[in-house]
Amino acid sequence: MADTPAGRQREVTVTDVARLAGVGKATAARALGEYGHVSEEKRQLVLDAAERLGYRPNELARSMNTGRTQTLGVIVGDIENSYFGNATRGITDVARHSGYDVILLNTDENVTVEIEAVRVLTEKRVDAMIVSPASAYTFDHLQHLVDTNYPLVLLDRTIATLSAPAAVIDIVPAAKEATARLIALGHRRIAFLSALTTDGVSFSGFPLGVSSVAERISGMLAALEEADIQPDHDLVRFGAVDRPATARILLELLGRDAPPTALIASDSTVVRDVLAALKDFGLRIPADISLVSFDDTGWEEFTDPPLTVVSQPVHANGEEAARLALETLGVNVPGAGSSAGHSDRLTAHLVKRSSLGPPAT
Amino acid sequence: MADTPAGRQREVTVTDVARLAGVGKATAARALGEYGHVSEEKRQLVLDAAERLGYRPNELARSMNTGRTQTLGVIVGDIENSYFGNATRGITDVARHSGYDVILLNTDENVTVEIEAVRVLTEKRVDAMIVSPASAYTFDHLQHLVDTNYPLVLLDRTIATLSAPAAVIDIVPAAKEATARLIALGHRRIAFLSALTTDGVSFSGFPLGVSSVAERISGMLAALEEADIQPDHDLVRFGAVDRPATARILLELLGRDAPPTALIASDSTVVRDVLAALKDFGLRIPADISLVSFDDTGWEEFTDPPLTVVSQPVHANGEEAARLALETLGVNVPGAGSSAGHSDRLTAHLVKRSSLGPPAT
DNA sequence: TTGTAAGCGTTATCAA
DNA sequence: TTGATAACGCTTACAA
Repeated sequence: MADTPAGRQREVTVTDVARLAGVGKATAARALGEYGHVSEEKRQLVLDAAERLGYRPNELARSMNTGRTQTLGVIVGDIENSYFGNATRGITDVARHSGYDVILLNTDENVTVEIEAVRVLTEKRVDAMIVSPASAYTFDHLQHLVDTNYPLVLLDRTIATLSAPAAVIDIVPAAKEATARLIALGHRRIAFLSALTTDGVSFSGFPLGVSSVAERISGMLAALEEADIQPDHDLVRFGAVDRPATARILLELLGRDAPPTALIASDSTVVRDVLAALKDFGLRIPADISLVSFDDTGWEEFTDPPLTVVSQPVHANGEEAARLALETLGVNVPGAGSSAGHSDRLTAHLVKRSSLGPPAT
Repeated sequence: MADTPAGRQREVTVTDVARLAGVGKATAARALGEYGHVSEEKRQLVLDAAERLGYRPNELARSMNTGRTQTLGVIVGDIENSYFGNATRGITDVARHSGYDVILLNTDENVTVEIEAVRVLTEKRVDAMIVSPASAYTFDHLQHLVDTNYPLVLLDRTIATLSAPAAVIDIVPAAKEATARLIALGHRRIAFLSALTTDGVSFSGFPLGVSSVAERISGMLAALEEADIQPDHDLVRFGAVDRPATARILLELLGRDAPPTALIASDSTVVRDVLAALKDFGLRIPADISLVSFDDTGWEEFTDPPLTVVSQPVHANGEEAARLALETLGVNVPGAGSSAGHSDRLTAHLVKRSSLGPPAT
């Protein structure tokens, strides 16, 4: 008895089933694959035989013929990050509902890794890719997908010059509102911290490497401008990748002649590092400094103090990404165009809690 | 020019490359697939041709022949849950390092969904499955995998009567220590809350449907016993699946004649719901009630008050799961057996913060 | 409706 | 070292 690599028994094939059922191979295949016409009589014969043999269709072989793998490739920065965790769940939910599975790849926001990831998924012949691009500058690999008509959907971020559908949340208004509140409280020097390790491209010129971060800053600037406050570009900082780095940045920022009186953290990971640093410094929120964050992981409500955040419908955005991908594939997606449908773009909103106060005097 | 379903251009195949390179198909295949022997001269010819045509190997076809998909199937409860997010990241890291990809499926701890997930992965012919079993009672589908020699690794939970390798963290000692501390502080009535929706099987008899939860309880009981405290089985509660449910359970618990003076939350999701409920009830931690939780998501340090938790090396456990799976496949895993190797089982440890205090009088 | 045979793009076999 | 040619397990013609 032949064995597969792992020592498993030879797989039961359509041929085996056909033989046992006493019908032709094609008939068995039709019955098992549920296509074409098969008389009810023979169908039962085949199904019974399949049952008895424990037949399991080989999707690989099926895919070779149909040209479709029923698989979506998803490339995110880091699945440990709650943003991507939630978005991915949204994707898998919608995908699974339509009979699609998901192959997941992390890039750690490294474009080189992303390029490799795209290659792998291409070779695995996923039907479509959903990627959260690490850079808006280096994207030949994505452009190539578009050029070759390979279904691609961007997640969380857009690339201006790349014509691919994107599932993005409109975050500018909420970012602006958050900043406006700070301004209303009397803040004039508001710092922005992101984990981005930019290629040195400052935010003033736009566009920034990651649109979702650019939008956060854009919202902030809009509020500043509306209040006739000259933005201090030096208060926008990147590289808050971990605790030490964030502490270093904050130390430098707070040591300035005119230190910021309020902080905006670009995401939930950054805000945690900020909380750690402020704690170390012995600074109280919001008495000594105000703090706003993006994303709502479910914990911000219980921190000391509860954090005011710009909350995004992340899960829904993941669903939207999957929907966009499946629609490109011509798959009829259940909930599409309906309630949670496209027409109205998803928007973020400000959740007011207790981390905002007037600037320390 | 023929088109694939999505309207993409016909794929470039080995045959195309061979023709352009002016060599036989087999030779081209050998050069491209990097197997067998090919003269350096022809190899270059082939590679150049491939480059010019933009050839991309079809892993599906490759898999059909080799019988290996270079893909791991991962079945978890919910990727949004930080535990599974971290574990999955550990898995993907190790897998990718060895050239393997990961197909991810969520079950929401529903066995029926899990059964279906296993079926799907079987048909996709993943080389191995890593599953976090939803139940230790219903596992015919897993038993079947074992019976047919299909590589299977359990994640986070074991099933006593199923002989499959498992990547689990030893959590009993830390759970016991946490409870012992509560006891030392004077607590006698300690409640345990889990999100499990048990099949009605109480914890007293053992084993419980999910071993990782059973171990938490087991550790707690051990401490109780060591202190000669008669455990009150009614203080162990399941079904804390969301905020309202958790609030309901707590309300009932706290309304007892002899209410618990300390709470142990089974995981990070439960503890958040507990925090919400206690906040609603106006109860202060630890003045009014003590609270311990399992898992450390990175937020417990910043809650009000900072939470004492039993922290687990989740990411490392995910890595271990992948390692076990790959080793079963005969893949040489880089970091195996070394520092992070098997010999010493991963263990949880207690992180002391400020949510424990003497019982309210 | 059924069966035969060809094809999907690789790898594996076996002479040459 | 090469190159035909046969698998791999399925779907898709094309006949019967």
